[in-house]
Amino acid sequence: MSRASDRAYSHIRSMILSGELQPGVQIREEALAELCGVSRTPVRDALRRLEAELFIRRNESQRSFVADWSLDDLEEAFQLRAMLESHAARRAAGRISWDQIARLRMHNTGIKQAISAETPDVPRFLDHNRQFHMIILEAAASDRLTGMLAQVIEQPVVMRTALQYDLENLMRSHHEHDELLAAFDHRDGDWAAAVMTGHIRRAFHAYAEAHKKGADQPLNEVAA
Amino acid sequence: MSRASDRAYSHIRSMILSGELQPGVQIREEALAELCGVSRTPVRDALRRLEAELFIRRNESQRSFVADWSLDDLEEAFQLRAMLESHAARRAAGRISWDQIARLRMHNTGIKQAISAETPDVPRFLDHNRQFHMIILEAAASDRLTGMLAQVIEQPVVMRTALQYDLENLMRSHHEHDELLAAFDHRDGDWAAAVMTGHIRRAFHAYAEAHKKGADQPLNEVAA
DNA sequence: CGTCAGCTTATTGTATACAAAGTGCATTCG
DNA sequence: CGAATGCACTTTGTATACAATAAGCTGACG
Repeated sequence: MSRASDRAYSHIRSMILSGELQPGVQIREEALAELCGVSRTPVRDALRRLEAELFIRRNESQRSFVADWSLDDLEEAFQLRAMLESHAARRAAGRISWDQIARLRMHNTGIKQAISAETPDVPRFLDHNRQFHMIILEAAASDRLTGMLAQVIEQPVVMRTALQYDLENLMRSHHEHDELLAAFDHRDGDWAAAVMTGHIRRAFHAYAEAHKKGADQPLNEVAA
Repeated sequence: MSRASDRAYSHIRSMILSGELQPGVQIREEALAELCGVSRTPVRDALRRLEAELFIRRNESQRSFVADWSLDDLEEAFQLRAMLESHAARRAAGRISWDQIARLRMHNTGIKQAISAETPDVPRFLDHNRQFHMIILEAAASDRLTGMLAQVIEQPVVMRTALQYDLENLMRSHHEHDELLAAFDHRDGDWAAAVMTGHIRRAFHAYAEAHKKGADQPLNEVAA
């Protein structure tokens, strides 16, 4: 991560995720180069990567814009994610090691602690949650699958979904993870896939609900 | 397609697809630059794109290699393709226009003619087949889906699958397309998705069968 | 007034030179 | 003789200058 193009990549990416670069705004290579303290060359490199990951869109004359996702886009992304991630769970069930199961259990315990406090520790929840899903992906052992999921998971608004969970949803999420663990214990791919499908779909509806409530405000505000 | 990086992209891509660049061999930017008659800058651009599309892989020290797909990789790719393309068929069923259906019908007629001749016209079959699937993707109207499918469809060996079909398989493929058309006519997403799943899975088994027979020869030879 | 042509400016694309990092070989030391 | 280390060479990364192209603006003409 010390190469200039890597620094540019994470810098730009975090600017998009934080909302510092608003959806729809045009991006100029030179401006970013100055912001990142590098030349245009590594910035171009970073932009190509971000474009492949759908963080950035380019119009017909090659100008770049921060991707702007409609609610329809998001629903489609969640559908794909449910499909891909349940597939990952099925694969994982047949390959996961006891060590990986132990790590899953550990992170789900972390999640429980994070939401058991008087005021839920959402960042901690998010971190454990991310690790949990990552381990499943690791157990699924498919680079292609990993890459595709990155495209539908790491979108700005999607990443903030958990922030909009109320406590009940956080609890449900925790219990669904428990059920996934049970499915893995039994090496039952169908079960794991089914639980995962429901897990993702509930996440979408939780998001859509929160979105409806705060529809008049910009998403960033809602998320924060 | 007149920009140097675009020319480099299609040049390198076709060299990989044709087998001119064998799977596993290392790729040097400067060598490609000379081959394409451009400087390293657009070649680097092209390589990043090809890497995102999984035609090229890079090791930990940033050197590039033509992607080498194991049979396991291929089975995984077919699984993903079945999943994604049946999803596309379901979406398409709810959105497809009569004009698109007419075009589908036309291409399937073309397929019939291609395989009805004394010796099947495989290239023609392939072309109509590609167009057929493309129209469905177009009707599904999801950029994300289109991009993901490109990752699993356009792999060198996968593209050659049809070449290994015997006449019976070509016929079956034609009839499955007919069934898809019927599903679209009735705007029945579940039906379309189910047919598509079978369509792709049969393609995989046809491939695996052919692969088993000629397992001692390099894949390119078998395909040709 | 509107619109269209031509120019000016903003932005991206390409080439090239140089810097940095990795690889492999040869030499040396245990 | 084997392993480790340093050096030469190969390959990729970055900066910068310049070229090409698209966007916006201004002014003239209908």
